[in-house]
Amino acid sequence: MSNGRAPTSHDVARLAGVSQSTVSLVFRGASSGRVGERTRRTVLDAARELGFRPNADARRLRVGGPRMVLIAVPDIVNPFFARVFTGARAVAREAGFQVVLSVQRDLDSVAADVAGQQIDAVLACSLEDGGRPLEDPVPAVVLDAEPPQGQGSVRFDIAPVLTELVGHLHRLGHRRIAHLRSDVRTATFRERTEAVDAACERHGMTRVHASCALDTGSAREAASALLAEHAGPGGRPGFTAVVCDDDVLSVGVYKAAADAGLAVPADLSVTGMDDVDLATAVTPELTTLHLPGEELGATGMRRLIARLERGAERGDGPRARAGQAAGARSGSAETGTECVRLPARLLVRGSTAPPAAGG
Amino acid sequence: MSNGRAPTSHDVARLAGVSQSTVSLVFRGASSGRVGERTRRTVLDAARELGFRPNADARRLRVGGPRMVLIAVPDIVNPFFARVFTGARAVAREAGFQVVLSVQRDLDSVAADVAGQQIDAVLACSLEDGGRPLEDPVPAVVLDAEPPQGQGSVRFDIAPVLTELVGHLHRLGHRRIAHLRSDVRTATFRERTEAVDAACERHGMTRVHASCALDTGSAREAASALLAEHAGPGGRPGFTAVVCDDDVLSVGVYKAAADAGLAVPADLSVTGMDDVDLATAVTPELTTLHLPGEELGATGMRRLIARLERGAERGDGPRARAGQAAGARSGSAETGTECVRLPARLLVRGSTAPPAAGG
DNA sequence: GTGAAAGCGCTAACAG
DNA sequence: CTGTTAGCGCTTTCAC
Repeated sequence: MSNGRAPTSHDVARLAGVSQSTVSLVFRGASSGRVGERTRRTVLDAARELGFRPNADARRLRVGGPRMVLIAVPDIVNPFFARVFTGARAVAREAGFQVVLSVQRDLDSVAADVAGQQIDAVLACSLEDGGRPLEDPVPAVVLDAEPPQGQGSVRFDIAPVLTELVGHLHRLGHRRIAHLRSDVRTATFRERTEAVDAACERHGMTRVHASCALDTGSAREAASALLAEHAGPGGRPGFTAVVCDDDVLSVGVYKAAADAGLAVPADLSVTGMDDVDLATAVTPELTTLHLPGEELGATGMRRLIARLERGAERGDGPRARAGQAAGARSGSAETGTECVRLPARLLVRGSTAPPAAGG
Repeated sequence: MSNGRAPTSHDVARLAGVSQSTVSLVFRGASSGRVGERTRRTVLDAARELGFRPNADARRLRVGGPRMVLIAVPDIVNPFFARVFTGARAVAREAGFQVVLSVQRDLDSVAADVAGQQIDAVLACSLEDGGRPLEDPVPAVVLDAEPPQGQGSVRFDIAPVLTELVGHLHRLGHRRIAHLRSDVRTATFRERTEAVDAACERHGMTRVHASCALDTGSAREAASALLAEHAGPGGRPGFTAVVCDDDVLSVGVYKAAADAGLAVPADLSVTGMDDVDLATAVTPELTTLHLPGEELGATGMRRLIARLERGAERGDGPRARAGQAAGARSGSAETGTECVRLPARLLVRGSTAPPAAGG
């Protein structure tokens, strides 16, 4: 057996009694009309016996491979990010790019994943604040986050719809609300806080708040504490609605409300953000903000690719390699380097109602 | 500017007025004590000006990269598969492997993803039946599916716990149940049907069934149809419990029950499988089978790596490349090629209760 | 139909 | 401290 080294096409050639280039021809599939059937068999048998697999690195060094884009998300188990990834991946593949996934929370870790791989571009979603921009001159687009200098970004236009949400609660008659925030330190969540605060101010609504981790258990505890702390007259809570930074948190609030003997929405209105499966699974179904994750990913990837193509045309893009495989996208005038906002939508469902008369 | 070709270390060397190997030294980080600070700066500046990035393919061809394992799942948005991926990925990285994700439903598509990449091993989860084994001699382990010839597999030991589940319903007093099946054609779901059938038989319970796609909407429709079709005396359904192949389906059944004016669990008991977030988010919380996804992925990956290391020792493993980076795993006697079963667990929660007296 | 030879861009001795 | 040199394994003309 081979002494530890992986078998090469040379080894196969020697065993088959042919030249190395013949082995190459056979494995390239270019054997028809060039290599005899007998020889082909011999080569294949020899290869099988040695467990030969062509070295992809060597092949790519020679011919150039498809271009690769790295997609980074902070947490692939979260269905929201999974959808962002799915949307971005679909666009990338359509355009002939290979996709590599990086599950990391900050830009520095993403940079580490980029190193050592032949990455042509990076799409990074919801990274934590801080972290220097990539030192490599790799084009990047960030999603749902503050764009680093000179890179494009795509995010949700969340302020208007959040204003609309607070207006919806105000119209129902709510005057004192609670805001259950995520303690994740990203730009989106800061924006959400600002927008809720501003809207409350405008409507002259009272607001209390708490922060917790992005899971149901933490939200349940935080909401219970909030309920206990701000107990109003007659055992009723000191607020009549809870605005949550995320659907997952809303589920925790449902639990906390049930623990306290409060009915949703009769005693307490609850709202979420994201519109994941959870939102329609619970009873009553959750009034929430629809944040189109797939579209976020797809839009970001389209801009990234547009920038890549533009760079390639100008001839100064990094590694314009062979095998273009231009996708079937009709050209749009995106430059890929600005900050775009995607519209969000308010979905009114069963979890919001006028506050109880006694509230 | 460069005429389309990506700049190489040679280009940088020429511009900086140094030799190509100096450029290499600088970029390898081995410059300290070997390259003067002045030269270093010059090289870096030249590189920046040209937009130079070292060619990773060439580098890997020379020194060998970390080994790579491909993890395939049918759907990354499904939190269950996302957890499998997460568990497997953690083990792989711990052992110094790079991970590439492939989202594909059948083995043939996975094989296409393997081609052209330097993949050393494949971990494939819940693939659809059929499809030839990989033609490349790549070690593989399949998860939650029928193992192809000579490859290892890890799956849940679902029959006993399903028997326990049916027994639980029987003990509560249920005698006529419905089984809402997934129409996905994989081995697990066939096993689930067999196990439910067998258990019902043993207890002398009547069983009706329907199949639907793995989403809440389809389940809701299917359950409504089932309810209508098997209407019993006095407007009550012809069955008192619904066993679902997946938590997602259970949510659809909750909705259908509500549509029909039936209370869960008073009028209808419901059970799921998987134990995803959904299971505890709904009211009442769902009685379900806990299927440890992360553990499935982790166990599969451990076996795969064990097989790889064993092959490397024997010297006939495919491409035993440099840079071993052996992880901190204590040696276990796994051979990696058998079929293992992971225990599942019955979680009794609020969605199962004795049938209504009139039922 | 098959073989010989020239690199792809980079790293790693070894000289200077 | 820096330059010279010899490949890594594969693809691809170009001869035979």
